[in-house]
Amino acid sequence: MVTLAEVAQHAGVSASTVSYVLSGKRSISATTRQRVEQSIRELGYHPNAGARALAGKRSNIIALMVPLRTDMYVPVMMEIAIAVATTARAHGYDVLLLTGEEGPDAVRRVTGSGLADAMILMDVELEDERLPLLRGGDAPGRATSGPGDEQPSVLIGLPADTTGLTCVDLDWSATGALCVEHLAGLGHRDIAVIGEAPAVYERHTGFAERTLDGLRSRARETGVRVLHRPCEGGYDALALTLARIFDERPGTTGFVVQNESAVEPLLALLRQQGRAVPEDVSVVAICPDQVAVQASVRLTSVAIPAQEMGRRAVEHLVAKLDGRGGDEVVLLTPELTVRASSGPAPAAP
Amino acid sequence: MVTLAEVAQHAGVSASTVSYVLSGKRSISATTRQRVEQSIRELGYHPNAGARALAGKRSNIIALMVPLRTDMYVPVMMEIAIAVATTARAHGYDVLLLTGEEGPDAVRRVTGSGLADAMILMDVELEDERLPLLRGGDAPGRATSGPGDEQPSVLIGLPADTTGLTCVDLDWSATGALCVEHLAGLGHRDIAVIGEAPAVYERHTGFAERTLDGLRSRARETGVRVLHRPCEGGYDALALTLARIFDERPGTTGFVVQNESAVEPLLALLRQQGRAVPEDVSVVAICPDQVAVQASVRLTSVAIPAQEMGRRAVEHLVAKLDGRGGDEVVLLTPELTVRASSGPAPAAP
DNA sequence: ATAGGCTGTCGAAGCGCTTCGACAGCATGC
DNA sequence: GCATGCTGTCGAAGCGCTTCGACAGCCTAT
Repeated sequence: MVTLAEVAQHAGVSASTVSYVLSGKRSISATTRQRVEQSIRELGYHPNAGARALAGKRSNIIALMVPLRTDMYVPVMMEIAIAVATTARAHGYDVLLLTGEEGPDAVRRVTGSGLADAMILMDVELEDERLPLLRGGDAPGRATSGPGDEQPSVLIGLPADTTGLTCVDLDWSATGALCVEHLAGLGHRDIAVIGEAPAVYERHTGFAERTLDGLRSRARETGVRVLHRPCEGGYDALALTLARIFDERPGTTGFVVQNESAVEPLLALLRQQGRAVPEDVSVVAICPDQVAVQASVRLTSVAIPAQEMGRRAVEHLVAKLDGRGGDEVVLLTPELTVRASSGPAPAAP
Repeated sequence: MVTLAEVAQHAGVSASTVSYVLSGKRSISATTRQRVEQSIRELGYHPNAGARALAGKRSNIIALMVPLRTDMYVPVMMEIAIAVATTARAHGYDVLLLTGEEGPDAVRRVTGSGLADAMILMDVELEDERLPLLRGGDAPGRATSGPGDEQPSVLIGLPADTTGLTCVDLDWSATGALCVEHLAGLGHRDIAVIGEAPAVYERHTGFAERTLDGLRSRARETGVRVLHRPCEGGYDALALTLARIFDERPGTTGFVVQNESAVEPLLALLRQQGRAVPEDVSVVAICPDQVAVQASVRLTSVAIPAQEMGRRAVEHLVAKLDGRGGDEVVLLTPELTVRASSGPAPAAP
C-alpha cells in the first residue's frame, strides 16, 4: 500500500505539498506539481479513503437507499440506481447501497458514523418514517438537535409534506392528466385505469395516488368517466379485473395502465375477446419507453424518466454539499408519445 | 458528532476500554461493560467509519460491481444486488455500488484506496480484463506484486480460467442439459433454442455459451436435434426468428427460451399461428420463477436462483475475509419445475 | 534601500479509532 | 509468605491524511 509520505519522499517534497497538489487548495509551482504527479503515477498511489474521511471530514460517498421489496418497477429502480452511480462517479463520489430493510436506523447509522456525506432515498412513502431525520430548515418537529447537522438528502418520490426537503420526481399528477387528455381528445368517454397492486396503494406510495388524482381531476374537467381498479400483475389477476371492468362499464373504450406486469396480459386478453387495439379500445401505458416499444402492440405511453431522475437527484445533492442551492421540489414534466395503441373512439353503437 | 472519547468520559473509563467493549477483543467486567453500553445508548454513539477504517485496516465495506448495460436480466441483477446488500449487512458489512463503467480502473481504485475490503463482480466475461487484478494463489501471470496482497473477491459468473478465483454461478451447462432432457423425455426430437441477443454471445458472456454447450451435448446423447438462434427481445425480432426456425425445421415441437423478453412474444406468436401449447409445441424457459408463473401460460422452467447466488457470494467473501476457506468454484444445481407449457410430443403426422 | 506583499513550501497538530505493552489487584499454589 | 498467573483497565503510539500557521525567497512600491 503506497502512502502519501512515500510519494512525498519519492518526489523530494513534503507530505503537505503532495496533499496540496492533490486538492489544489494552495498554489503549487508547475515544476513541483509535475514532479509530484509523476511520482504518483510511478508508484500507483491512491489516497487512503479512511484517512481522507477522517482528516477531511467528508467521505465522498453518497448513500442510496433502495426499497427491499421488488414488487414493482424493478427495471426502473435499477436504471435509477445505475444513473445515480454513474453520475455520482462523475462528480467524484462513490455510492453506498442500502436497502430499506433497516429503515430509519440505517439513516441514523450512516449519519452517525460519517460513512456517507449524503443520502438519496427511493420509494418514499407519503408519511415516511425516515423523513423526520432528514428534514432541514426550520421545519417544526424535526428530530435533529440544531440547524445544519442533518444529513443532506434528496428524495426520489414525493412525500405528503415536503417542508425542508429536496425531492425529485416525475410529475405524476400531470402524468395522469396527460393520459386522460389524450384519450378524451380522441373522443373516449369511458376510461378504465388499471393500477398497481393493491399493496402499493395501501402503503401510500405517493406516485400511485398522485397519478390517480391527476387522472380524476382532468377527467372531471373534460367530462370523462374514470373507473380505477388496482391489479396484481399476471394473466389471472388481470382477467378477473378486466371482466369486472366491462361488467360495470360495458362502454369502456380507453385504458390507462400503470403496472408493467399488466401491460402484456391486457393486450392479450383484449385480443382474445375480439376487441381490436386501437380500433375498438385505446390503451395508454405509463411505463419506461423500452416496455412500450417491445410490447405486442407499440404502446402510446408516458415515459418514466428513470435516468433523468437519478441524475438530477445526484446533481442536487452535490450542489447541496458544495453549499450551493437549498431545498427544492423538482417535478419532471411528463411526455406522452403517441404510438400504435391509441386512436379515435369508435362511433357509439 | 459523538466520539469514543466522549463515551469514555461519560462512562468514567478510558477510551481503550470502550473500544474493547465494542470489539470484544479483550475481556471486560460485566459491570464496566454495562456502564459503557448504557453510555453508548444514551449518547447515541456510532463509531466513525473513517477512523475505524484507518486504525483497523478494514473498512467493513464490500464493493459490488454491476454491469452498466441493462440489456438483459435486469430483475435478476437487481435481486442479486439486493441479496448481496442484505446478506452483507447481516455480516456487518456495507455495500459499495460500482458500475462496470470504470472497468479495471475501478478495481485498482478500490483496492488502492482501501475503500472496500473485498469485491463481488457480476456479469463476468470469459476473458475479463479485471481478472488479472483479482487472481490469487500461485496463478502465473498475475499482476499483483506478492502473495496475499490482492483484493479478496468473488465472481458471480464463470470466466474461462478460474485458477486462483472464487466463483459462484448457476450450473448453466447442467441447466441446458436439463432442458433437453425434459423435452427428450417427452418424446420431442426437434428442439429450437431461442437465446439471448447476439450481442450477449459476441461479448462472450459465459453463461450463454455454457448453456448452449450443455444443451448440445445432451442433445447428442439423446439423439435430439437442436437449432440455436440468438434473438433480440420484442415481437418483431421474435416473429422473424420464429419464421426462420419453422422454415428450416418444420418439425420443431420443443422450444427452450433463454431470454426474458422473448417469452411472451413467443407464446403469443405460437397462439396466433394456431399452435397450441403444450399440445402441439412444448416450451421450457430459463428464467426467474416469477416470470414463469406470470406468463400467459404457466411455464415449465429452470429457475435462476438470484437470491441464492447473491447470498452465497457474500458468504464466501466473508469466509475469505475471516481467513476461512479459499478459492473455490461453486456451481448451483439447476432445478426444473414442470408447469403447463410442456407435454408429450405430438404423434408424428 | 527598505518595508510590504506574494508565492511556494514545510512542519506539526490533530481527526477518532485500534492495539500493544504495562501494570494494579487479586486469587492460587506450594 | 512469596513467587506466579490471571483479569481488567489504562496510557500512548500510530494509522494516512488535511490544514493551519510559519517562513524563506523574491518582486514590487515607495
